[in-house]
Amino acid sequence: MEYTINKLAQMSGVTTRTLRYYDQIGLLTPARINSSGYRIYGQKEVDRLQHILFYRELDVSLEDITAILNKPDFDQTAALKNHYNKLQTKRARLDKIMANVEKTIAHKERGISMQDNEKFEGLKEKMIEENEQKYGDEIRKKYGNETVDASNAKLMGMSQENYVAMNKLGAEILLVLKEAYATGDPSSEKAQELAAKHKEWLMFSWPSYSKEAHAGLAEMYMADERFTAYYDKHVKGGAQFLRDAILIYAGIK
Amino acid sequence: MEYTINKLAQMSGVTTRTLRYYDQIGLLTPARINSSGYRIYGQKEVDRLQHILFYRELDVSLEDITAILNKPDFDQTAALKNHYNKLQTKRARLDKIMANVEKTIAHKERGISMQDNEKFEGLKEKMIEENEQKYGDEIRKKYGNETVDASNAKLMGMSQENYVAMNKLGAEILLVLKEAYATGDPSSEKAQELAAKHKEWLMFSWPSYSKEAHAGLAEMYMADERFTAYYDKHVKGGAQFLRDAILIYAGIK
DNA sequence: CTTGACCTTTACGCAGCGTAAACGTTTATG
DNA sequence: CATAAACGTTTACGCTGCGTAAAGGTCAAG
Repeated sequence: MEYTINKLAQMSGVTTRTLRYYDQIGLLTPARINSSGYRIYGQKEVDRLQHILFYRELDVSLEDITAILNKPDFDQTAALKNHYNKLQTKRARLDKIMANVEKTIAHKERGISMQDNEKFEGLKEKMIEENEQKYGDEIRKKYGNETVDASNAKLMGMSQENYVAMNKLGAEILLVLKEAYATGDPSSEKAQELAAKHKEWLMFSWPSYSKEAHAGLAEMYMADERFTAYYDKHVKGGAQFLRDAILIYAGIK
Repeated sequence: MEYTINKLAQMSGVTTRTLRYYDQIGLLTPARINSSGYRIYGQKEVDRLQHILFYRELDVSLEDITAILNKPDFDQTAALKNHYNKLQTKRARLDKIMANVEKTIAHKERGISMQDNEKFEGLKEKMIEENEQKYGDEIRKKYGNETVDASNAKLMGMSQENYVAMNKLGAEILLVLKEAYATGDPSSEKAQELAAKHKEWLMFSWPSYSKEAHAGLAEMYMADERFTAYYDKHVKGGAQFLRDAILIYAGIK
């Protein structure tokens, strides 16, 4: 049995363009070309096309199909396994993306004032990203994944008012830090007010409060020069003073 | 703060080509162009790029991103939901594909001699396909879906030895048919040997044997000119003779 | 003044075809 | 038997989202 390009196309459900393309890339060449230049396909080509379409269904690239069909069976199996791994990766990525889209939708649906929202979103996202990038590993090690994820979720779900309030409190802390530092005593009233405010600030993003976690964070402040730089920039020796105040506030040491 | 294209690229982790492309398609145009023709980006552009990359992470097309970023928030939510649906479809497709790849691997792993295997595979697949296409409906009507599916499964799982044996037996049947036909008697010893061999042949692909099914198939042979053509090609009147022999063998009539 | 780092535009390439356009061949019909 | 319709051919641009030259202008440093 011999088939012209249209017949084969109809039989197999592909377009003639596809067949010509497969010819062009050498994936499926006709059995012969007749005197008018027509492509003539035979049974062998029909069979090969079946295989091509089979692999194509599996999302294998035409290049890989070409390679596969020219190799013995065990190589085909290996190729399929390889391909399966790729598919797994792809699906894992898809899953992650979908989870993110879900989160974003949920987050957008909760009312957040439209106006100026774009910037706000950007800020929050950037904040979480930066947090995650800089301290993610350390914090995760120390407090576990759930704590961190919950923290991020809380941040993402935060209303704009809260966000503004949080930033305001952050600025306030710096002011109080200055005053408290002037007393020179981490157990002074001002210093304890400082620690209390810091706790409040923390609770904007932390899912729950515990003295241990608070104290742990305070220790981290000192171990991490990025933190010390931040506080010391405003008040020389501020980071250490803040830590001491928190440790006392938390009842540790 | 103003950024040249390279600065922005480094900040955001994309290439300058990407930024130029985004400019080209109008997704992210620079704040201004300086006297030397350089692209200069400002804070607004940085923010917008953040958003672009965010959506890009979610696998949204650049065209859609352009549209989304020019619309108010509730439209963005709708767009995201729409996008989510697309992702779901994509994942469902992926799952199906993966299941198929798995099946194919499992199927290939069951020992099938490497050599000449491609043809073998092709044959089996084609056989089932053809069977299904030609007789699927009729057989399904007559014996139910389970019988047919089981038959196909048995065929697909068949070892090459069995397949070869089956073909050999098929050829043998034609020979015996000739001899038996010469006796002129469907109840003759040779004719009953013929029917017995046909039963054996049948059992290669049928999940279980029953006299009724066998007799039914024999009747179908006569009703279907494709069958009669096949047997008559080798022995004139062979199809009818085979049917009669089977009917007697099966104890019908 | 030159070197090198940085900027520009233009344009081809990738996968897998869809979709003309412009033209030759075969088959059906008036 | 002429002509139209159906079928065949090649060539080539288009789609996405950039990567990767190529060919050239601009700017700060040595």
